[in-house]
Amino acid sequence: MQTLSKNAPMPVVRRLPKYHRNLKELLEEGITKISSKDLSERMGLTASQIRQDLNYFGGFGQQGYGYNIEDLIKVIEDILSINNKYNCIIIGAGNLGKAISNYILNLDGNAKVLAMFDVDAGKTNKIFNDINIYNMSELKDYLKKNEIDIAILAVPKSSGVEVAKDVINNGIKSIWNFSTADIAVGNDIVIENMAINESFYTLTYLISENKK
Amino acid sequence: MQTLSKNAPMPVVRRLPKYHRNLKELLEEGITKISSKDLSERMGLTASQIRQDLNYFGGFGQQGYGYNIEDLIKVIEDILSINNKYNCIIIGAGNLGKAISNYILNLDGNAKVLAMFDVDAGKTNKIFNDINIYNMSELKDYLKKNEIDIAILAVPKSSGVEVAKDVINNGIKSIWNFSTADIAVGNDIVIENMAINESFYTLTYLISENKK
DNA sequence: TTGAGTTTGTTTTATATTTAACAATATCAT
DNA sequence: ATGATATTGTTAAATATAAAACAAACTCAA
Repeated sequence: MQTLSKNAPMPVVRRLPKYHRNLKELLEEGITKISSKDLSERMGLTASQIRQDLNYFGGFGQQGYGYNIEDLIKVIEDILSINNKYNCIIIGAGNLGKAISNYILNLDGNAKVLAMFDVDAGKTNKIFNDINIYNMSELKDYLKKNEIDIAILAVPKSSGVEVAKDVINNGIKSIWNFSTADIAVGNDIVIENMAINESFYTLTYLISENKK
Repeated sequence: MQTLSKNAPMPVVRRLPKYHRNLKELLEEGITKISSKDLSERMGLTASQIRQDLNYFGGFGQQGYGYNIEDLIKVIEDILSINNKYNCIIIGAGNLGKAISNYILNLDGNAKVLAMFDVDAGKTNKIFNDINIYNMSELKDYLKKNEIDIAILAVPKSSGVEVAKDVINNGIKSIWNFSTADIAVGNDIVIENMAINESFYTLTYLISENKK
């Protein structure tokens, strides 16, 4: 059973977490196997799409039977590298940074926030979720002394680009960007944008379309 | 100059906010016109895509000249209905709810949070950003007495589905969902998901691919 | 053990999206 | 005013994604 990506399209990759979530729920309901047809009805997709999505990574099902849920969960976790350990820092210790810290705490323990940073002296030198909040001036030194996998940006738009440059210059290879800044990165850096702007304006568009 | 949608594809719609943001920045830089070629270089797209995207809604440029930035901004705002007034409530007054409240405050004033709700008595009967935080038990009555356009869900996954049902049953037609719950809605309801899970696991996937 | 019924993996077809090409038309320097 | 240059809107081609179709292979009840 190989799970080597044959260069799967991004739309497929972005569906995998949804499969994962639904399969976990099924397992909790005590169900041990499922066909692409049943899963498709539950998730509002076509069975064909599910089979084809999974087949970008390998053949994990069995004719006449379907997919073993427990196995498939493990396969997907493997593909997405969910079970690796990720050391994170959060830049920005406002409500957004704290909300993200909570989110990661509720994950299954594979990702961990090791430090938070802020420019605001009123927020620094405190502890949140057992995490130290440092001043931004300490960032460079911190990154030298600690191996950090992911820098999470929870800063205002105005400082987004600058902070991104900062962390990249100090060795960060992956950014989860919650700021509304447009951040351009080189080819060796991975960035994932939460795009709250795009989301809100898409909603307002859909609302106006819905009224027609 | 008409801006009636010829049923534009969603990928096009989701690019419009990005055009909008870049055009606003250009205007701030004192630039008044731009060609699809120059804009494409700035945004990392193809000029062809920009021209075709815009042409789903109308012909806003001029041969040999390009696009008038100020006009184009207005057109996009019109398409996305950015300048309509949106009355919002936020369900969940934790860090996430507060972060969203801040985000909306930083918008240009067209969206407004009129109330927040929480189940936690420790959070209710307080004021944040001049907004009252009510107990969830008051939600139904509040929605009866106030015209709310958008319900923003900033609740834990466990209560996401239930809260969504609640607001829909009380007349809400549009939901901006920040919870990690999978929410199924009828055809007359608009929902936009922030999909934080999908985003994080896509990031971990990209990180592992980046290392290959 | 058999065979009707299931369900996969994969191929084929259809649809959606992006890119390229280019005629039509405007600009702008002279 | 003119024409070389720029740039659009739009059509055509290419690519990417999704759906349908189906042979192969398994399950499971009798």
